Amino acid sequence: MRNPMTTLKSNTPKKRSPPGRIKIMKALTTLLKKKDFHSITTAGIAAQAGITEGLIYKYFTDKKGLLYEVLKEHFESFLKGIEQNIKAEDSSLARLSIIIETTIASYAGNRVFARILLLEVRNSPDYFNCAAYGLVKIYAATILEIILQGQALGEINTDVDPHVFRQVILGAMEHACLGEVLFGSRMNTKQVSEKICRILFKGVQSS
Amino acid sequence: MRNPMTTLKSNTPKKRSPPGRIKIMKALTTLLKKKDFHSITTAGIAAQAGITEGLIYKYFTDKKGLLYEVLKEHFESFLKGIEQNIKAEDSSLARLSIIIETTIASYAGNRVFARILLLEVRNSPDYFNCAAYGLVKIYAATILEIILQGQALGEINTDVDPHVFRQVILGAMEHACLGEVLFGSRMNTKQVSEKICRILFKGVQSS
Amino acid sequence: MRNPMTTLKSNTPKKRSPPGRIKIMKALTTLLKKKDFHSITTAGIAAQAGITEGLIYKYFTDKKGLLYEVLKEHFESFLKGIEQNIKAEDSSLARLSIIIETTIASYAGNRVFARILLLEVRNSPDYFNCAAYGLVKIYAATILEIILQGQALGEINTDVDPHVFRQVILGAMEHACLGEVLFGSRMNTKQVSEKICRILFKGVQSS
Amino acid sequence: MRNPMTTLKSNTPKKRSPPGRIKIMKALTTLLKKKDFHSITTAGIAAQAGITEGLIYKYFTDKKGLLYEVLKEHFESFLKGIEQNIKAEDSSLARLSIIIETTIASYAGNRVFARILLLEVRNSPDYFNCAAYGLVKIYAATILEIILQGQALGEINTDVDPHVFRQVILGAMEHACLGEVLFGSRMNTKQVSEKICRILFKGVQSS
DNA sequence: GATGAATGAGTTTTCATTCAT
DNA sequence: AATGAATGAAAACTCATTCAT
Repeated sequence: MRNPMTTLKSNTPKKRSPPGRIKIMKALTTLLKKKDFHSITTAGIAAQAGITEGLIYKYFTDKKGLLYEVLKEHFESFLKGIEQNIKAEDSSLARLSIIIETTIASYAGNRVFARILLLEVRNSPDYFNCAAYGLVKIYAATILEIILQGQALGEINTDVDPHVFRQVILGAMEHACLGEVLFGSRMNTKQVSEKICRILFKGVQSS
Repeated sequence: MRNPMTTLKSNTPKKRSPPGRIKIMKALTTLLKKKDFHSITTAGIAAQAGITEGLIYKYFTDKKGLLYEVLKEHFESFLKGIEQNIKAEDSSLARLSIIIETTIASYAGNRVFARILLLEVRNSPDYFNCAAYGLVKIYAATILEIILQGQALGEINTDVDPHVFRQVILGAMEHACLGEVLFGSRMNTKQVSEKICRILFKGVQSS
Repeated sequence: MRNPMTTLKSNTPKKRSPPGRIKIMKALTTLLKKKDFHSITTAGIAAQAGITEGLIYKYFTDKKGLLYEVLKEHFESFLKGIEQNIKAEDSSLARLSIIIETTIASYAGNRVFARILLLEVRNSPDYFNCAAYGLVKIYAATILEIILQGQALGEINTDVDPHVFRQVILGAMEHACLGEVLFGSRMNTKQVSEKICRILFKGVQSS
Repeated sequence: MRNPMTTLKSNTPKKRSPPGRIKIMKALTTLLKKKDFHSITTAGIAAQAGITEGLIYKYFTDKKGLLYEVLKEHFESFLKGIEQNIKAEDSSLARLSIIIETTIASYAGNRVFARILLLEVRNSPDYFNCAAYGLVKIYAATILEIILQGQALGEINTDVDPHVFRQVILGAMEHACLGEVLFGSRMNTKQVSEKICRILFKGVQSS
């Protein structure tokens, strides 16, 4: 069984970006810290970036295309972080723990990233065709992979539906972070992650 | 311990709405089945309702205000359904099962409602001040209440953090329904609910 | 030479107004203390009056018609005040003094009246056909009358153009009151009136 | 004692305006000759200017903002005219005569300008914060300055209140022009100015 | 690599006014 | 004498996007 994330490297050709392009992406990132995407205007982006509106369309197909590009960049470094962390572990539950903790920490440490992913992009149908969503699929596939491994190795109960389990994991993490994104409330990411794992792994029912 | 939902009744004095108002709300509900809120125009609403655009602003402060009002109505009947269903049960886990199943069935059977709640409104800050969100809070409070009761009665392990558990429940449900909302895929709600409960109650770790 | 204001009485049939009508006029008066006419809506008037928008059109042809009616009422009592005051005086300059003082005091003591007259109505061509403007003409005619009398009696220099003199008087008074209307600043009406008369009667040039 | 109008020059750096901006301002000026500001629509302005409505909002914050800008331009050239004319004179009464005559001639020769100033803008509170009103204040300050100089030099009686005198001047001029603005009646500006000066300088009282 | 000028379609919103009851 | 429901026409403003230079 191969880790879906090993495909990653080939996806990242990395030509040096022209300065204007970088400024624009940074500007959107900055603005997303304060406002939601919809109330950010191209004029606003241009002003923040110190360039003209026209230039945005030199580097990006679209306002949304720009968003996806920003998201992709964030997601790439996010995935890289996860990839490195789970290499060390060998039990599948330990790997899931790592993924959960890393994900929550990423969301918490990068509110823009979380906001885009959890609130902004899901509305638009074309998001699901963009490069960033491709990375999300890799991420999700990785989780499923680990679950299946866990069941194969007898670490995870086989009467658990792996897809539903994945959904529970994803949902739990997202919801845990929603408060941060929406209200700016702070949480102890390590603690919350552990509490989630406690519930998911051992269940809540007293024996 | 009182059920937070008992406050509900007093909130609903319901003066007879004028016909135009009703038409407008129905029109929006209808339109939301086809398009997302943002691409629905007041002109479209008026046309669908068979009234004039101006009338919308007689009865609602805003296009958004209208949305919140529609949402509130949906949520009210949704809450009422839950309230009745959980009355019959006495164990707290059984109650949670009921809530999970009813919620998922509601989301699935009422994609409009789900789409609004999961995707549309969270973006706007003023949603969190609207009446509909008030009901969401009641709903969330009810879940927390049940969890605490479960711990008090020894049905739920006391080393489980009740707030995190609630988040896991909410997240799991939402994520389970996201596929339906986003891609229109169908699921067996009863089965999915049971699988979720299986995971949350007993955990995934093989003993 | 007749005083043009003696025509006044016949203009005022004074049927007892129905309560709704009175409420509406009071409401507009109240609102004019805070906002300018243009930003006052019929909805706002109805709300303030505690009646429904429809009723306004039972008693007044128009939103503007209502304004003119309010103005007329104010103007009638204003004219009555002047009429009484000037009776006592016999020199024409004394009469002009009285008119100036009374007018300024009226403006100052009734900002709504001043606001309507100096700012609101002049914009609309149909104002010059309304009953209130008829009263304004009476008022202006009275001033001219007095000036002519003054010249006939040798009290006012005959090389003074009576029409221009009237304009100077009207303009001086209006401008003196504009500050009050626009900025809400207070002034000593008696003193200002005297200063104006001092200038108009004796001139500014040092001899 | 410095002339307040000398500040003027530094206020006018005048970067070359883009053609669209110029067209828009010209268009409004043209339209104001026929209609009052309130019944001029942005659509009308755009049509007249041969540009699109949107462009108006690129260059001006607002429809009102545009009006104030137009007003400012008119006022600037008006002030410049006065400035030059009064340089030649040395007696303060002569200077006031010049100002009165130039002002009345300006109003009469430029009904748009007069209409805006005397009728349109005074209603809106934000006018008093705009650049155009700043120029009005300079103009008013200039008049006061001259009066004070006149008193210092013994040309104007010191028992005349300078502020009230200024108000009388301003009011007299405005009222004299009101007829033109409101009814389109023509007057002999030179003659009227002289008559006003006659009254203000020598008084009306026969000696 | 970047600018500046301009577009144009669309959208919400505002309000005076009417009329049946 | 008054209400409540509804109208309709216009009007201001927004913004992503294009393109010549």
